[in-house]
Amino acid sequence: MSHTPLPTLQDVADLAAVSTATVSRCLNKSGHVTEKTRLKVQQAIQTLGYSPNFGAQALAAKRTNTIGAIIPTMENAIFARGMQAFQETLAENGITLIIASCSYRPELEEEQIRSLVARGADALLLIGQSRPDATYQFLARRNIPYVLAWAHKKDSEHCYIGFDNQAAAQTITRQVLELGHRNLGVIVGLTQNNDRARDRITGIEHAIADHGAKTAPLQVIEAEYTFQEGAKALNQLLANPNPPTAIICGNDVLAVGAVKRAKQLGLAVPEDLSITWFADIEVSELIDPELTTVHVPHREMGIAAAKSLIAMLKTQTPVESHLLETRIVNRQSLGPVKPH
Amino acid sequence: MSHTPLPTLQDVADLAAVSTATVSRCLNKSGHVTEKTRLKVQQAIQTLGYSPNFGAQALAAKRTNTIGAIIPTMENAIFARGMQAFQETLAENGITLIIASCSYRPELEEEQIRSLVARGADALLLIGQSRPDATYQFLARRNIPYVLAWAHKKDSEHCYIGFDNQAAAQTITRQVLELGHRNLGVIVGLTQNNDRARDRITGIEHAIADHGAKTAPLQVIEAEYTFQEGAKALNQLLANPNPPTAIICGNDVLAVGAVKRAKQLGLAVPEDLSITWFADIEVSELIDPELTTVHVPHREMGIAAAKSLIAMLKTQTPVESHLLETRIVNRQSLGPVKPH
DNA sequence: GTCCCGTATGTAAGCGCTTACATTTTGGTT
DNA sequence: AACCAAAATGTAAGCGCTTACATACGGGAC
Repeated sequence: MSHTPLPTLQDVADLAAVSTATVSRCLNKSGHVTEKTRLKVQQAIQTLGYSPNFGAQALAAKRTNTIGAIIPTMENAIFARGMQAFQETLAENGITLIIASCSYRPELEEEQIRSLVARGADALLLIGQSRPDATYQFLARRNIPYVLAWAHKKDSEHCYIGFDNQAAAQTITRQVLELGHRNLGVIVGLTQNNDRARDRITGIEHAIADHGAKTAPLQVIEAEYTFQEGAKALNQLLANPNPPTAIICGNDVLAVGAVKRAKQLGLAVPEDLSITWFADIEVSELIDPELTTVHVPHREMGIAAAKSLIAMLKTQTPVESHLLETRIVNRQSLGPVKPH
Repeated sequence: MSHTPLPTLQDVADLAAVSTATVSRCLNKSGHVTEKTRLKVQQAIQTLGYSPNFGAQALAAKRTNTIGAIIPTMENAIFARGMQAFQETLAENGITLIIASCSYRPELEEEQIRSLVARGADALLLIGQSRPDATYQFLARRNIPYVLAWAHKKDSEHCYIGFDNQAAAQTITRQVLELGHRNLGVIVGLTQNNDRARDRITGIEHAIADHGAKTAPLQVIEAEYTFQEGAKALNQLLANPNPPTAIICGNDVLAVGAVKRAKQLGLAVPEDLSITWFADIEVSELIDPELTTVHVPHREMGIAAAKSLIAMLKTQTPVESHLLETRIVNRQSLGPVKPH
């Protein structure tokens, strides 16, 4: 626990017999330095074990090389995977990630946004779009670039990095309909503060409308993010006198809860009941039967988000939205409707 | 994109007709301020929409209220879960998390440690213990408190927050032996840079030695963290003329890979082959059969790590290690040895 | 050898906050 | 009313860096 003060820029300058400005220029690769002096400075930095003081640098340069992310929770593999790629990409570009979570609670998100900005985040990654105007104004006032990830909207003033939840839902629903299903059930997360969940429902409805076939009324159940709730929701759907033959789930946990309950009830998947869901993470392959899903390129999304933010920071101008492709991964859980 | 400069402490002081020192004291709750002036200042902060400049604060106060964590990857649920709890606990205490990942690569970890310290981390959470002395010296020189999480060692100079991998392995192995198994196989992650994995093997060996029964030589296979490798490892173990009757896996992915392969091979689990693993995360319940595991309290670990670091920062003194209890969760994948 | 200009380097003024220390205010005592 | 300690507030000196601007240098062109 040595108490020798850490070396400063001045110390380096003294040792290298140059001015602090020159050292700073070496550090920041801003050019205008002879190779010879650059080496001298390099040398001095080495022998002193110098490393710049973060606060001083931030204060003088008005940037921190830090980007913040506020996500609902890291425990959800959907976000963990994207964040991992996001962080790797930032690190490659010399940027540090500061991270906060909001547990799907808007007021907490608001608080965390302010907190990360106060902590010097140069830019922000946010999930989805639903939040008060005041929040966007706050970011504009502070001139903080941001992207909205895990969602997409055409012709928006915001920069989205994500996929079209509605289109993805529409695609998988079309496939379900083509397999002959005419009675669909939906188990989805709480839509209250989740625009992505709402978009998926819309997509399902559109697919049904477009297809034109006569179908039973769509049954939608909202459930919290737990196995139990997914299972309970399945119970509810099946309790109906005219139960659905195919279930579309909004997330992994609900899907797993539903599949396990179906098996408990002695229903064969997909022979007796088809089940699919969004966002293809490992879980889909673990469970028996393996789940047919809509695959979402989470890592690509994280990488794209990082690149966009870095570009915004560099050019100080907005960047185009980035629409990622989803695709259906056919496995075992979705099959043709059972003939009576 | 307004270009009005943001309000500073001075602006607040002027508006409230007090000195900057007083405003600062209000902000930092350091006491010695009348309720009346506190309100005046509060008011001024509100109307100006003031928020402190991070760099200036860090520079003057020599702390950032920021704690860094370097983990192998967020994609592993084991870490994601602990990190989530870690971050929540930090946030409750007004501390921001900065996070970096090292993909199990020591040289990258070293780099990230320096990077987070340079970014102003007041303290650090690291995973496990194996890293060069130089790294610990660097932290000591900079006077940065740290904890080593997800591991434990008695009577160490370091502060550990975790469980005893060796003891946990010993416990589950004892249970395996008591069920009559005398021929065990182990599929474990690469031990090269992973002290936790090594400790588990040691625990298994000790349990066998302690039990005293005559057993076949322990067969250990190291495999990368993928389903495929887990499956391949199982193949290898079963290719042996005298194959094991119980498999202990080092992590979730390897366990799942092994179980799926066993099922493909037409082996009933646990009737034909028992399989267990460490760290009880949801995966264990998803797969069929549900896995008997050693449960590790990841969230508690994250919370304890956060509390310890906060205490270290507050008291400027080391804190005791914290040993967390693990327990076996009996599910379906571990059963008695099959009689010939 | 001069002159000039482009490039390398130095000078020094902040950046916005915290905090040690100095000064003023407050309110209880005598 | 005068006194005094304790509490509140003010003053101002940095914290360690970046960068606009000033200066020094070096080498062609004449």
